[in-house]
Amino acid sequence: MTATLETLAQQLREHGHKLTQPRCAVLHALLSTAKPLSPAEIQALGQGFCADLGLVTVYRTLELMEEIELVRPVHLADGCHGYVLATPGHTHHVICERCHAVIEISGCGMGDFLNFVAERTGYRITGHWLEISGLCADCQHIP
Amino acid sequence: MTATLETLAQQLREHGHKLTQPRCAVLHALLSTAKPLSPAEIQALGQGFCADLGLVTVYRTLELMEEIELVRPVHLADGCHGYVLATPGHTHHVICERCHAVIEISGCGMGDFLNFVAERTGYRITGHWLEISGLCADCQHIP
DNA sequence: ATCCTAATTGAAAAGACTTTTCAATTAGGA
DNA sequence: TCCTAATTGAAAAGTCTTTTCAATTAGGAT
Repeated sequence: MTATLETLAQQLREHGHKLTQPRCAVLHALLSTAKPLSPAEIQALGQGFCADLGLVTVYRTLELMEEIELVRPVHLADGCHGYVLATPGHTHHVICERCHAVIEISGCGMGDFLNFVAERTGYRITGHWLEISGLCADCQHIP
Repeated sequence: MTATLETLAQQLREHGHKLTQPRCAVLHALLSTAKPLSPAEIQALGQGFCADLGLVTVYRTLELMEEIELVRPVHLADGCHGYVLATPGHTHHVICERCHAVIEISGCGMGDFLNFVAERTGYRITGHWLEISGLCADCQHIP
């Protein structure tokens, strides 16, 4: 199921939020690429759709969308963080070190490992954050 | 093998860095707790050892120590990041959501999962970042 | 279709965090 | 003990993010 502007907008509505031009612009920006985008990048891209999209609004919109799990924050190796559209359910990201292309892995084969960790540490495990970095198929061929 | 001030200092030396009071103070701070500390916290704790430890120096020292893998950055759920002493080799952290206590898991049972990811995505996997959050044994008993 | 109200907006300001610059100090080999 | 390059703290600059506030807007009520 690929997210469209319509389905995403619908989700905003369902959570009682208004569907405004600036919010559409943010969705447009995020839909335009699979790479994680910084707030500033989202603003720049979004301005193609809503000319006076403010950076402040991008921050507020991302916060909102993160709450309702429309977007997901991603920590990049260089310390920046970006946002990508979230696919529903529990997923992990594989990020290309070179071009920042992202693939989401749905389904998470980590249950056993987490059980082992719980047993070993005495912690009650409530969540985990995994990001995998590598070189995407394209970038492997570039020296 | 638990790190001591001596072994850590030794490693700084081996990498050609001088062993200064401010650097010792940072190590003292990090040795004093298993929790991830922010630069500001490290400064505050470190000033007990080196009274005029500057925040700038803490940043520089952490950068240095991260390069030679004496410390490791940790992303906390609330967005802050902290630093903890790194144990050598590949480890992951389990962080208590409530008190921020950290346990390192050495040895990483994720090889199979990463192979699966590589096969599925076509990426050449070069690294991964995993943090596990939960409640530590103590905090489970606090409502 | 128009009105109304609360939600939302952009700009400016404030705030937090981090890095750079630079003169003064310090570690540690000569 | 001396010397030199590494290191330091303070101040300034820079970046990123949040708050404030008056103006605008979406969308249900009329």
